[in-house]
Amino acid sequence: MVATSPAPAALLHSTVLDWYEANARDLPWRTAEASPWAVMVSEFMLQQTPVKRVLPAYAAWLERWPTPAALAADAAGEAVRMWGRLGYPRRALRLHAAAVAITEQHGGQVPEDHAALLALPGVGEYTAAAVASFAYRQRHVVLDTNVRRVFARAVTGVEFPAQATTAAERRAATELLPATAETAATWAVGVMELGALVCTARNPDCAECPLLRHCAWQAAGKPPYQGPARRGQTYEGTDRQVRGKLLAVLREAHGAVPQARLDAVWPEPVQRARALDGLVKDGLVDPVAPGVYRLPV
DNA sequence: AATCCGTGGAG
DNA sequence: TCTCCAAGGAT
Repeated sequence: MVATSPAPAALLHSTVLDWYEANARDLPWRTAEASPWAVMVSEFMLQQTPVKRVLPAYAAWLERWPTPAALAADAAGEAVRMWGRLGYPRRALRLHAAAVAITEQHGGQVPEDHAALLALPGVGEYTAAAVASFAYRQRHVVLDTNVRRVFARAVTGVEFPAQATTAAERRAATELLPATAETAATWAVGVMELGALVCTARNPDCAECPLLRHCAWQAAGKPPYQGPARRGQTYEGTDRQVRGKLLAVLREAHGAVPQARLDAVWPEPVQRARALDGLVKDGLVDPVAPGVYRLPV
């Protein structure tokens, strides 16, 4: 049997870089005017929330808080309120906490160092690499869901990557990373963009893919996903739904809210109490007095 | 390592 | 309609 030899890395690099130059979306956090803080804000918002919904929230956020110090000077609850309906509001709390840390420990400047970024609240491996790469043009492996999917297909020859990132995955991504920082940074965002626009999860547009002739999945006849079933996340009736309803009341109210207003959003008292308690434990809700709640100050 | 954590749009 | 899933992080 004839093993298809992988394309030279340099060829993959130029292919993706050329494609990116011609097809990149005009996104505000990619402009030359976007500060590292702006990039960080975009990355927090883009954690599990689609670009289309982030765009208006991103603009409003930076209009109000153009610097970490500006956000840090405001109440955490205001960050939660501004977060609106982006989802996963703990991100708003962590972004506020990150702004405080940046203000107090980094002189108000988003740190450039990957380890320092990683130490910030709400910043994990992906976000640290993304900020260092996109804002500071450093050389880092940026492994998000898009990149993992592109590599799974083009390199490994399977439709979807494993549930959790593997060491082998990270190793392969490291080996493919261009040598120079500036090229690596553009490669990172280019592969992400390819995954977002062409090599999508559901209906990949292989006919338009610049990597078509280099793709191991294509060469293998595009075999369907084999791994364990990816459990669909039910939402109706979960604590998450209840938390969402409770927090929505507090977001839309300015000031404290009596228990009765919260009780009205969910009929089942045990689950309702559990959800509210969870919000308090997470720091998203402040119990100012017995039976009175508000967003944190 | 497996679960939890929101919300809404596309197919 | 209903399922999938979207630039993850923390525990």
